[in-house]
Amino acid sequence: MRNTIGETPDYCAIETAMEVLGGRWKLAILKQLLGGTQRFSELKRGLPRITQRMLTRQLRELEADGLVERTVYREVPPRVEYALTETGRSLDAIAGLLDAWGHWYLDTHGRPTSAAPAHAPAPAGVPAPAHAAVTAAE
Amino acid sequence: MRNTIGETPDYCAIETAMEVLGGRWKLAILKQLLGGTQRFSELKRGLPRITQRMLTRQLRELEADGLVERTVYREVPPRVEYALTETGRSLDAIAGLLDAWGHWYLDTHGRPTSAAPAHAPAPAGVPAPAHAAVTAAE
DNA sequence: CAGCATCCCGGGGGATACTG
DNA sequence: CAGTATCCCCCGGGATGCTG
Repeated sequence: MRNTIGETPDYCAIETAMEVLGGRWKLAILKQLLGGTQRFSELKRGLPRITQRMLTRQLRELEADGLVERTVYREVPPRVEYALTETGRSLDAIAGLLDAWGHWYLDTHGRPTSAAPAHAPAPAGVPAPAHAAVTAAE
Repeated sequence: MRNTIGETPDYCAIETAMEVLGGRWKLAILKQLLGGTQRFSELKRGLPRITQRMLTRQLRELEADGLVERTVYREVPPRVEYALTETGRSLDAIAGLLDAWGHWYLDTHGRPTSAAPAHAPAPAGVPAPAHAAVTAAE
């Protein structure tokens, strides 16, 4: 299709970037693959908290968006290798920066307050900041 | 807390970054604010496709995560200004890169195929690519 | 080994209407 | 002007189980 409508100039290409890179795992997978071609199980090992299903799905989307290339070796024990395409590799710098930023953020701010990790059940005792502290001014 | 458990080192800080920056609008808003302090309506104008609700919510989350500062001027016509914090400004480079990348991606690949924009209901007639084109190899 | 299939859930995200 | 308040829908994401 590629924008049949003619309008919707997207205003801000960041939205497009987020469409491609959105989701919790895309960039993490990308970063993994920056280390070189890897097969499914290697990726899985590198991202212990992702489920197979999610890994598969995200990989497929990344493939559809032209960021990774999937190569199937039809052997007796099936082997599938994933590699970054040129497009995928073009995210090298960005992934590095985001990773560094994430580290730094964790250091200086701790875990983000807004998005509760859901599966990190909150140690019971942290009373939730209640962001009500409005910065009033005149 | 800062990781009381000792384990769960997050493996990849990118996940953290995505928790903070995830969501369709966060970075777009950030980028808007990189232009300087703006009030609600200005932001809204700069991001025509976002709804008030979303703008409010995302701004609140960004505030909670320490990326933007919200200043309320209690005047007769209420005025609220949003500005980036230091932390928010630290994303300058990343936002720029992502924006540039988004532009480039749109140019070279067109709209991302994976994430259907949901509210662009697919013109009915496009039979879904069926990504079956597996890159086989021996 | 590398995956689909299935079931399930929460919340992200949108539209619209109302308010201080 | 700058929000809340509702309602609603979809899909990201997880768990588990089965197969070529």
